[in-house]
Amino acid sequence: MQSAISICKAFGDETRMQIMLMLFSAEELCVCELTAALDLSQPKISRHINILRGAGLVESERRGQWLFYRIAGSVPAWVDALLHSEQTQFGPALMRANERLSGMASRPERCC
Amino acid sequence: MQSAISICKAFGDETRMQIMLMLFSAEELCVCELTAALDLSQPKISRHINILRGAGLVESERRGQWLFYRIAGSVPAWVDALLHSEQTQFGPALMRANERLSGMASRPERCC
DNA sequence: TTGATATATCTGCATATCCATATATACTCG
DNA sequence: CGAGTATATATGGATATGCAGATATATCAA
Repeated sequence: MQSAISICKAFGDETRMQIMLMLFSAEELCVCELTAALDLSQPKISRHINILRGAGLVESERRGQWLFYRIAGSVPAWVDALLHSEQTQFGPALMRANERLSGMASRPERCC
Repeated sequence: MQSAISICKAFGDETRMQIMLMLFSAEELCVCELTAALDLSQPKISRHINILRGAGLVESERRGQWLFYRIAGSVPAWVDALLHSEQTQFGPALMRANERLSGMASRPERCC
């Protein structure tokens, strides 16, 4: 169900907002990367990701051992506007998250 | 608090979404009009309106006996886009609501 | 097996809803 | 004017449901 109401429910949580913003800036991330970047437990990330997927906001692709998540191809235009707008609001938090991500040990390799 | 997260929480409920859409199309409405239009109890409308006001989405003005509510002057651009987009999704429901509103007995007069 | 991810269960907290009532404004009649 | 009444809106208490968090466990790929 990709209704605006379920999309809003999905965005109405700080953890999920941060996950979406991370995916928005990083194109794609796996669960372990989000776990490191946001400093949250793996089940927590997994469950919130599942809620985001249920709302039709993210899609996944398995590559080997990892499941990579990215923002779904067809989200309403206002979702894009929301993410763009929040990127500045969450600036400091996102910067810290990206630092943690950079310092992450044994980060999965991406093919090129 | 007018954070995106609390705005999204406010939109994550069907009743509140409908209230916002009614205000979006009608400019301003009082509680009794919303009660009639959406066929919901007065306390229910009142409580949801209060949540919308807490999120900074609506503002009120008393004129005589009535409290008129309208969408706040300064909402993020994506909120406007969301409302515009949902107006079509909720088309049938909104049409029914407007019919009930038209048939409402002793609707408050508006000065002109 | 090991590493990555998902799910199940439980607990606690937030929130929705209902009923009754409180408050605030307007109206009427003496 | 003032008392009583009606209408509009808000709020308090009680209850039920939903959802987030934590821990433990299951699944799945290498």
